[in-house]
Amino acid sequence: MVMIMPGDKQLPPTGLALLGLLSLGGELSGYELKRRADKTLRFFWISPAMSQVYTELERLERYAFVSCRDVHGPGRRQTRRFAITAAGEQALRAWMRDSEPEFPVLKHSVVLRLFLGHLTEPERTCAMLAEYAARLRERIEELEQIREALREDPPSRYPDLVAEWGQRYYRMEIDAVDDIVHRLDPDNGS
Amino acid sequence: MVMIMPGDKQLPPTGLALLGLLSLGGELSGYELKRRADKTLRFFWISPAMSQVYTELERLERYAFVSCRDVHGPGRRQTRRFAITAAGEQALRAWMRDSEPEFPVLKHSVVLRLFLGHLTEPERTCAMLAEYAARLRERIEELEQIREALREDPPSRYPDLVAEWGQRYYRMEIDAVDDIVHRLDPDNGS
DNA sequence: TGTAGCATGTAAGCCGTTACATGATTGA
DNA sequence: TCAATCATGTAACGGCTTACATGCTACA
Repeated sequence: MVMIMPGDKQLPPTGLALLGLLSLGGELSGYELKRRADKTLRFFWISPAMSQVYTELERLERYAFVSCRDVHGPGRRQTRRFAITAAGEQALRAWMRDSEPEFPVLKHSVVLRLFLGHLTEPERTCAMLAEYAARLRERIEELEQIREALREDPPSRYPDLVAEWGQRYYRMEIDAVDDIVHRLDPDNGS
Repeated sequence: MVMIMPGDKQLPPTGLALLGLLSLGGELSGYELKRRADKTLRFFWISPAMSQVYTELERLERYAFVSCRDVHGPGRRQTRRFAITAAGEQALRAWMRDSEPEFPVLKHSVVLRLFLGHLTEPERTCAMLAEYAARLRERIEELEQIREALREDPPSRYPDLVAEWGQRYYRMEIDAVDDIVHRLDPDNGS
């Protein structure tokens, strides 16, 4: 592991992730960065709380990985806009190059509850799974809209690959849920 | 949301998850509970650190959701063994019945890095993905062994359903990775 | 004899959340 | 004029981790 940060301190992964969002280009306010996170990070990482976005931006600025510029809006309103610096991009590249990704971590409360299925009636478990499937379909549609927006304004090919991966994942989840509901159905000999 | 805990405090989800592991039966030491978590929770939740297992057990005991018994081993060694109580099982059932699962959260650093693919050469991204696929295959095998062990000692049908879901998920990940590697390959017209 | 596994904890600290506080701008 | 959205933070706290500390037991 190469020393990326001053004082041998690593950035927390979410800090790196937010810096990565800035590496897509643009000069964003904290608020806008949060919006971008909601459209991207949310699907494969976490979308940090507003307050943490500001905290991470502060840290990134301390490290000179982002630069900050006060921009005056129409009225007397003033926003701070952040952009990645050369040092920031270098740190990102170094992180990509010199460290290995850890195996993905899932916090899947639906599966947790299925795992504890012996504590409820199968009908309740099936209802929960059906409800989950409905939300999965919403997510697929959400990603579809994001992909369409991406087609008009393509920052790079990778976000679309990620969105497609997400849709594939959600479809697989629906299939898995259908399978299990079918097998838990008392009408079907198991 | 129904009040499950004394003083209107909810158990943290990992506490509930550990209680759930105890609801599968048996009188386990903290150490054994951790081992059980490594074989189950790890795949769809988190496998908490040893120290946290003890912390949660302490809390669970305060709530009288588990009972604790000192057991003397062969020598002068003594272990504390925990079992779920009736109140604990009731609390678990109430939680299952009265609360809804949140949508799963993924912390997928491989996808995060793919998302930031514009910062590296496609070859490096492909190498990372190939490495990930190799680890996925290991996981599938791991789950296979767990399923075989389950066949001999079936506590309920649900753990096997979960393990199968996990394998399906990992297989889908391999397919997604293969697809993307294929498309990033410069030899293939994209 | 020494190492790996069994077994139980404490302490410090970070990541990230919720709750709170404040105020400007836009549009119905 | 009122609500929604834009915009920026602070404070308190909880969950979970790592590092540390300790000691027993089996086995090679």
